[in-house]
Amino acid sequence: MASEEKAPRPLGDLERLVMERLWAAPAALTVREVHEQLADTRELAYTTVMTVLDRLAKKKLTERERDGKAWRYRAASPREELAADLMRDALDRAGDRREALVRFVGQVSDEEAALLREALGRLEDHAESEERAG
Amino acid sequence: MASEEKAPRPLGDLERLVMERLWAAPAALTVREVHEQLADTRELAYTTVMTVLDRLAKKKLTERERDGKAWRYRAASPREELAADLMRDALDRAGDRREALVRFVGQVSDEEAALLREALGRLEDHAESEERAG
DNA sequence: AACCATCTACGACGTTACGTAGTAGATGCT
DNA sequence: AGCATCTACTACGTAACGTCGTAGATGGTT
Repeated sequence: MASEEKAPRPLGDLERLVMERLWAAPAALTVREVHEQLADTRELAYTTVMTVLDRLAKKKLTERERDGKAWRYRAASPREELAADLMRDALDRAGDRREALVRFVGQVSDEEAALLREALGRLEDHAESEERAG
Repeated sequence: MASEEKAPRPLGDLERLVMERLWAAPAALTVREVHEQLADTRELAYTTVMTVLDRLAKKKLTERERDGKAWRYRAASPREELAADLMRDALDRAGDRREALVRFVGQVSDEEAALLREALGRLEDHAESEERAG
């Protein structure tokens, strides 16, 4: 682990749009399906969607599996996982982590702060269980 | 507030290098100073450094003030502030914040988790003081 | 005042990512 | 065999960024 510096470029607008469709879908989608879903938002050539999906796959953001002669794409990881990764990267870029975290926490809404406490709480429980078990 | 979607592009490599020098400096630096400081890391034309500094200024990442005929540049905000902003942006892109935070906390090191708790603790104290005062 | 070192302003070029799409050929169904 | 569909590959415009050069402004020195 710890390969360092590998900041995932933030997706382009179209790429994000496509990813959102994939994340929202209950199952892997074909190019055609994504294309159709985007129809009401944006008029794009079928091949445009294909290209984007393909590029996303090359970036490991989507995975694809055969379905007849077509490919079915799905997000490689959940949206929240990507968000968490980006948060990590951002934190790694800070010089003083403590300071960065303090500032981050300072920007967060009350609700988010509560969610953070909750998340940290779970971590604690986890650690305890492992302690007991280990 | 809440202008939404304004993801700050992650800096390019050179841009980051330059910002790091500015963040590390105790005071605003001239183009020449930055150029000299980078000398041991990378051989760049003086104007290259100037261009980068200028672009950073246009992006509001640096501020500049006159010093004789030269400009002195300094980071517009501390490194940790930028990191915190990026964390915020990342979080905003998540669908389910709770989930994103849980995952983020799950990736964080023990030390970082402790720092987070500490930061959240301060927040609490803050809230209490305000409560008493308000 | 003329001169020289230095700085800035601005333009330029190559590369890469991304939005966008066309063409050719593979593939599978009827 | 034929048609509809899908993929693969190529391509082009734009914008960001790395990288620099030239021209002209500026200020200190003689």
